[in-house]
Amino acid sequence: MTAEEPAREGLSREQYAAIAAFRYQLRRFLAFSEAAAQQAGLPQQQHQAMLAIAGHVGPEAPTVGVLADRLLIAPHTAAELVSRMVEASLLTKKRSAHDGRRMELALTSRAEAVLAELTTAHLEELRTMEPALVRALRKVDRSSA
Amino acid sequence: MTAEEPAREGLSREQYAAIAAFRYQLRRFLAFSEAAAQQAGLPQQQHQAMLAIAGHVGPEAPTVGVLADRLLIAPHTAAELVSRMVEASLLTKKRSAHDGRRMELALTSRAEAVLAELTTAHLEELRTMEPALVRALRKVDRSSA
DNA sequence: TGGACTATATCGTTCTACGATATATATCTG
DNA sequence: CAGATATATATCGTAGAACGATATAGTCCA
Repeated sequence: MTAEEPAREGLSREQYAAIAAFRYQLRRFLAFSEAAAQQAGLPQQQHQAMLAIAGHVGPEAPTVGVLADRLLIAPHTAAELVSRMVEASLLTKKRSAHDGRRMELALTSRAEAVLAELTTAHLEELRTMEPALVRALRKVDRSSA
Repeated sequence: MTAEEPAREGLSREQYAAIAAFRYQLRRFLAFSEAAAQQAGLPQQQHQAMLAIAGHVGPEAPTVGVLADRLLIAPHTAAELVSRMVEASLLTKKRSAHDGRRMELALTSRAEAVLAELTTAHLEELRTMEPALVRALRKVDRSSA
């Protein structure tokens, strides 16, 4: 088997290229987002936390555990993240009246202002990248049909 | 301004929810990918490097710099990544005959086997998540129209 | 051929997620 | 309603990987 043959257990070079291209598009979006957050003076994960809280739906206020669920991180990691954000005056933490274990989270007005700017930029960027992203994704599907 | 009002500088709660949902879908895919790589005994970034190399198009063999471009990392970070992967017998590094500065990269057969398995699983997963992902993305666009 | 540029490499640092563990509160069960 | 169990959050030490600063080797062109 020479190095140039595409006979990798039934997968074609096109399939690898398609998935690689999709991941590249994803990285480009994530890199844009990372850079935007940095420019606003935020680690990316803090931006995501703000977004998850602002985008939280339901009657109950979001808690540390909810944040962990939405960010797909361990609860104790979310606790640390929240702790850093309270320190940075981006979040307030209030013990729940109904369940003394829970800490209810809310954005400070400073955080809301920063998030609004970041979100505007993201909406713009997503509108721009959407076609390339969807096209790359569709190509992956077609290549594996 | 009470805490529950959605008057965040012109952005609606729906817009935040739409973007947050899209990012959640992205994270779910990335978490799947991370877990799959871990199960195969690879850090995620090594999987991405393998994919970028296998999916590389063009007549020239991929190099450390090409890898940095595709992974959106600094060249010296790519050099470190490659170094770890050569150590782990996933890559071979060969000085280019045409340009003595360049190091040409190739997957070992072990790497090709692992990548084929991972890619099969990813194609399957992407086929499953594609609708939710595209739907979330479209919803973002609609919300900002 | 000398100087500017490109490609890769090394070292020390930093950031953040994690595992292990701890504490407080809630809920369930008899 | 006491004790056992489960849930929610928090703390601490550790580790992986990316970065900045810097270094070295090779290429190219005036």
